[in-house]
Amino acid sequence: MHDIPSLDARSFRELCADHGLAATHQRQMLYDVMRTMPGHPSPEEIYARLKRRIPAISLATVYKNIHLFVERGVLKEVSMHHGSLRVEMNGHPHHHLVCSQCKAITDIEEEDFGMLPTLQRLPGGFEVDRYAIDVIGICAACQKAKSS
Amino acid sequence: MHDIPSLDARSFRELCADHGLAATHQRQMLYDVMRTMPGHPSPEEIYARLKRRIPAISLATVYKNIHLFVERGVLKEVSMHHGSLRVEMNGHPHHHLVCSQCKAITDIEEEDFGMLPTLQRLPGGFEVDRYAIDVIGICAACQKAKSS
DNA sequence: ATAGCTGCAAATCGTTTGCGCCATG
DNA sequence: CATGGCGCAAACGATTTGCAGCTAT
Repeated sequence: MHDIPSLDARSFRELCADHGLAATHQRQMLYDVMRTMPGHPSPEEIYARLKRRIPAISLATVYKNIHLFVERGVLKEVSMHHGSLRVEMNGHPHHHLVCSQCKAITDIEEEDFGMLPTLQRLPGGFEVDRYAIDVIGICAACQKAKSS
Repeated sequence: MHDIPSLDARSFRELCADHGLAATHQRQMLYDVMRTMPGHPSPEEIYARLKRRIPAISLATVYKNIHLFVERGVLKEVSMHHGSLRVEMNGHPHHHLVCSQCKAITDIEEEDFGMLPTLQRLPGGFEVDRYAIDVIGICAACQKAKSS
């Protein structure tokens, strides 16, 4: 129930220990597959690749472990906006405050930023339309809830 | 098949005309409900509220019209990250380039920004953890595809 | 030993689609 | 009166859950 080293098994074992996770074969392979896939693959894409190493693996295991890794701080989500469709009517330039606990979104006017980002170098041929800034943190309500 | 003014019917009619849309009762009520709901409600939440005004309305109509409004530029989506779950391992501080056409995500290192945003005022009690900047535009590949 | 993990299949959630009828331009 | 919009129900894709057996600590 082990072989295909390819990633330092010792350090993976430590990583799991540090985060209170059992160092299972499927977790190591999942981690390794994610480490070596370029870009930001979807769970399905990760699953497809992983299946080549562990044919019996289940998609549910992939989801469960990705979430576990996120909860334990091994990975982070690319975006806080992954649930359902949200739109806005607010016409003037603004950005968002996002609560990482309850996912609530609040608008912040662009004037409330003292400074706006400016990109120096960017990958050839990308034509910038606009910037969207998410200020991520914990909202007042969730802090209150936590300290109870 | 009309009454409950509550929003200036005349200006809604113009809005629709400007965007090449038929000014239907359900569209006006949808628009009005979205205008008057605080925050960034989900389609389901909008539907629930709308149902109080038009009991026979269907959720499919809500979705169809929200998409139509977005396509025609009446509304915009809060985030480009609405598909499936994406995570990252990239440990050092970075942000994202997002193609609004093909939705591809590319990392940009934080050093590639000449200037980072700084928030002056923020709603009481929000504890900031980090900033996530999305640079939205059209990637090289999609531009090439467009000009073909 | 035992708490935690796995694979499977079924369930669920958010969203989309096909279609016959109806309202708007 | 012709198009486009509506409501309905079925279809779908992504994700979650319950459970019985297996595994890491």
